[in-house]
Amino acid sequence: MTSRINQIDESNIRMRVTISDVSEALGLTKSTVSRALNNYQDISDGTRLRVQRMAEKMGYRPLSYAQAIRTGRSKSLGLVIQLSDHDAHRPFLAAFLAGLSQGASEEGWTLTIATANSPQTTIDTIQTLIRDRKVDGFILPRTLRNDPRIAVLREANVPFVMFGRSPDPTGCAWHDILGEDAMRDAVLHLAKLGHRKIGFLNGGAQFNYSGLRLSGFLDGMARAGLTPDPDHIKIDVMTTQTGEAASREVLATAKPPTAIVCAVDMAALGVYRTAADLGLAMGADLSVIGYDGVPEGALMRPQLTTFAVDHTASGRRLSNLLIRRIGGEDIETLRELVPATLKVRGSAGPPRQSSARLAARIASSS
Amino acid sequence: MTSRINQIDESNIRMRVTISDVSEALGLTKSTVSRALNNYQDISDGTRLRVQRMAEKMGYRPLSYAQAIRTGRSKSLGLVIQLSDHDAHRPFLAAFLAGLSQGASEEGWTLTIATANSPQTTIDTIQTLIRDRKVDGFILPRTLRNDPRIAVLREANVPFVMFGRSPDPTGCAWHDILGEDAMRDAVLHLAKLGHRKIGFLNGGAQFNYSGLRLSGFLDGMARAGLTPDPDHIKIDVMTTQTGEAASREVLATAKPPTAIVCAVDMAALGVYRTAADLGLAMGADLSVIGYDGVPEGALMRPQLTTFAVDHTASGRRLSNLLIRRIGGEDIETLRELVPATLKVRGSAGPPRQSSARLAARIASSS
DNA sequence: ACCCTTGCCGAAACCGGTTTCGGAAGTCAG
DNA sequence: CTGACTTCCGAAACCGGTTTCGGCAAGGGT
Repeated sequence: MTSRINQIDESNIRMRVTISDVSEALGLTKSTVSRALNNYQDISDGTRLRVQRMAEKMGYRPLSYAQAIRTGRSKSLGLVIQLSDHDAHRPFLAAFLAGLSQGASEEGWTLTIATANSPQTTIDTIQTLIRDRKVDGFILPRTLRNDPRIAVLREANVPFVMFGRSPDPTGCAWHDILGEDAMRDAVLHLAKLGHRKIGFLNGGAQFNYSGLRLSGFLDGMARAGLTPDPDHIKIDVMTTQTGEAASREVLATAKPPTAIVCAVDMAALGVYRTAADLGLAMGADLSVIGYDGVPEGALMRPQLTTFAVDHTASGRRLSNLLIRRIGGEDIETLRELVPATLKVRGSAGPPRQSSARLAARIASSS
Repeated sequence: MTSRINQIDESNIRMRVTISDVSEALGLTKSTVSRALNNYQDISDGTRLRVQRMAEKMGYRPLSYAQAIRTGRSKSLGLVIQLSDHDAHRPFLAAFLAGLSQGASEEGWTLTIATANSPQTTIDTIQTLIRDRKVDGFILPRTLRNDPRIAVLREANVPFVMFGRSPDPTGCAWHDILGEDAMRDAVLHLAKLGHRKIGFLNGGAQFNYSGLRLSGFLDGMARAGLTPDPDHIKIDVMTTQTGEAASREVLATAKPPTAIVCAVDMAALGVYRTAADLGLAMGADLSVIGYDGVPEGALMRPQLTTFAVDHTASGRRLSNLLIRRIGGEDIETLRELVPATLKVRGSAGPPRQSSARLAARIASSS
């Protein structure tokens, strides 16, 4: 007996419960059910409630692609990852995806990702996704100062949200970290420790954040009453290798900095290498403060003082913002900036010696 | 003039070309067009060609969600990333996604990803994706010896393909790297260099690959005429930290190994740390061979000798296999194993001294 | 010449939703 | 009591494809 019932149940379970099933169970038409579930105004509260309860009870879940055929919305968020700057994404990609995915699935949305290996293929991929209506909107990571993706999406009138900001905010929703404040506070932190000469390893000039972080650094220097030395400021330093090279250059100057602020952690890890090569003790002979909060930083000795970014939280926020943007929410309400959180660890301490004596040590060690 | 034409073109471009447009242009019905494009047998070759040409010319692209409503297939591949073993995925995630994405988009498919933070939520996520028909099949990375995902997907009769293998191959398609061969060859490589005592840091016992790699290691030892020492074999070593700890233990034995084979590169990076701490020169006092080919390995001094895996290539293959699997292809034709490629670098060299003398050095340094 | 295939395509139903339109009740003012 | 106006729901079209079914015409066998 149970076996037969189970079999019947089986076939019932396999058969998806459709909107027609719900409407029949209620003695209503499916159009009424549809409108009730979508909160149309011309459905009485009583009916709406009855429908919603029954739908819940029967476990009805509309098929997003069946909805899409009429609405044009597939309830899917698009992310195109560009891998040309190869390692750049890697440290936080997993955490970022986790946040995006969580934010999307919490609302019953899904995350569609694609990869590209150049700006042009990124654009092509975006356009393919739009043409085939695979996604309803895009998350744009690593926004550039002049970002071709924005132009394309504006033109196509497709919603998007940036992880970053844009000089021209027209039509742009965003979520971003206050990297400029972090850089400023890094400088102030170091100045308080007694540093007078502070270097700065910045990211690539094409990225929008680099300008912000530089101005944050300069702001901090000004507030601390220090004069930045152009020879102590480098750009395009986003990897361990370039971080090593850039810090070596900066330290080879006549009056080397006793501390270095890095716009990204990976560069800071390169500073560790230079320090090791030159026989300098991190956090004493040379201080460094990073930004990002990559896990490797906590594995260094001493551990890297850095401004940590919660990429998972940011990802979740971005999904949320994009869904609201797609829903037509006013764009001014869809911009938010959050601070990074300083992790005071061992790589930033009071200077053990002056710039001049440091220079002498460096000269003798090479 | 041009402006008006452009405007007209504009509105035409905005309106998607549907199957009806194609059929009207040809004087056929849309059912004929549909069957022609889907290579039905009851369409003459002439008509089929005519239709295909016209569809191409008009730039017709069927909407996957419109097809899905009837076929139940959304042309989307699912990947659920489990982030509990936090860092494990990170090194190759980007490359892996790139491959999956390329393989999918080459066939006009799309990649839907979700994340989970425990085995249970992984299962839940998979079931949600199935229930809502968001994906047509799954890629299963990091297969376990006894994997609950496989049970769920078998039960639900949903296609899947594994990056890895399974003890019970029923219903399983896969693509995998011959890690066992790599471990064997690592041992033989080291034996040829003159090593007599070789340690092995293996991955987690729950992973299916660990058993294979251990047997590969043992096989290599046997072929080299060496006897493995149980005290030189550790499991659950998949991070830099645990690699450091495990190698320290192994080297603290009375007759320490002069070389260590690691099932994953991250563990090998930990061996570097231990060596640095003990004052041992990598590639001379102590040799190590890794597996994976993480970029960090090339940044070490000396560079890490390792068996590199092309995760992008594997990702592409997996997408390809899964699409064919969903298409109903016979499962036996959907299993493939490829070798890892040995990158001979500096971390594996002839032993500078015997195990006994190494032991003495280690004892004196601590 | 007739019947029976076979090849090929059209007509229409169908998938699971959404949206437009219209009309049946109920409400209210005059 | 009538007419206008709401409120609320049903009927049916619609979205863009796929699939079933049936029929017409050509071809082949007797």
